[in-house]
Amino acid sequence: MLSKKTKYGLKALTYLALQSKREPVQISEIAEHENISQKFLESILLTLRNTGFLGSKKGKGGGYYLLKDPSEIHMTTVIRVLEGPIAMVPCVSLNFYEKCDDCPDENKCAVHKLMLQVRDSVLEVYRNNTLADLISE
Amino acid sequence: MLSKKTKYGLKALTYLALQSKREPVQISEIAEHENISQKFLESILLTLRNTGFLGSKKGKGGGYYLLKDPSEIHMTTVIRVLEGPIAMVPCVSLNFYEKCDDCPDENKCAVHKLMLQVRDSVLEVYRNNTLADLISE
DNA sequence: CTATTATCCTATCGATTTAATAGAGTAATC
DNA sequence: GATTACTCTATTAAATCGATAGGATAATAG
Repeated sequence: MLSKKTKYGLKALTYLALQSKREPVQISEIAEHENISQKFLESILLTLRNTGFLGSKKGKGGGYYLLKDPSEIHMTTVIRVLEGPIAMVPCVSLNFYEKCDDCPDENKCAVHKLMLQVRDSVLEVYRNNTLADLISE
Repeated sequence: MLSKKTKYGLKALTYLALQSKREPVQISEIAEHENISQKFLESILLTLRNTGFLGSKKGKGGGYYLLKDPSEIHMTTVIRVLEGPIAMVPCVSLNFYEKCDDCPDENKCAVHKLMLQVRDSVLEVYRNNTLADLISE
């Protein structure tokens, strides 16, 4: 299940990407337009800022804005930041690998074999999608 | 993240599929061999029985056994029974569809667009794998 | 018929995670 | 210097997960 954090984060990113001008947009505007709890969205935008996707400006006329072009924002990185590992089990994770303590031999493990394929196919989808792809007609 | 329920269930199924004879195997034997909490495994095998994957026999010499040939057991059905919906958001689920209450138009939703692709690619993996595929060398 | 074996079923529990909220602090603009 | 709006920490309620306990039920062995 996709967390609301990721869902809301993606929606906020697309909202910012759809702005005609690259000017700061207030949290409240995004929250209202996308039907998101403002306080919850605050924390999400903060992590998107701390991970280099967004810039921010304080005070009147402040808000958040994209730091890169939507075509430069890949779903692999967005998902990893918001949702965590893409793999469904740590033993097939590229960036968060961890051995199963119960499994004596990964190469003979059916779960491993299946989840490797799932990881690869999901990864390909994320690699083929940037923020620009998601907002295009 | 894949739940332990699904992980254990898959391991139990492969253990049963690898038996030379189609005779009942005790829970304790599976639990021990696959390093699974026996009580937890009990409940998992029970749902696999109630959903038509396994048969069971009580009393001495009792246990669980596969009801179908491993090549007839598709990952789509196994995963749906153990893990639930394959889609990461209800609005792209084939079997558990549900409209997002916050999203005014699915066709304009970036999350929807992305998760549709994810669902399709994962579904293809599951469709291409039976229990027989997972235990083959 | 009775003891043993092993599945069946319900109920509960602790830990973790998730989504949301509260409130005070900081920096920029007017 | 007042207002605006982001920054940060802490807390909370609810849900889910993994595991455990204990007794009921059914089949076999003798």
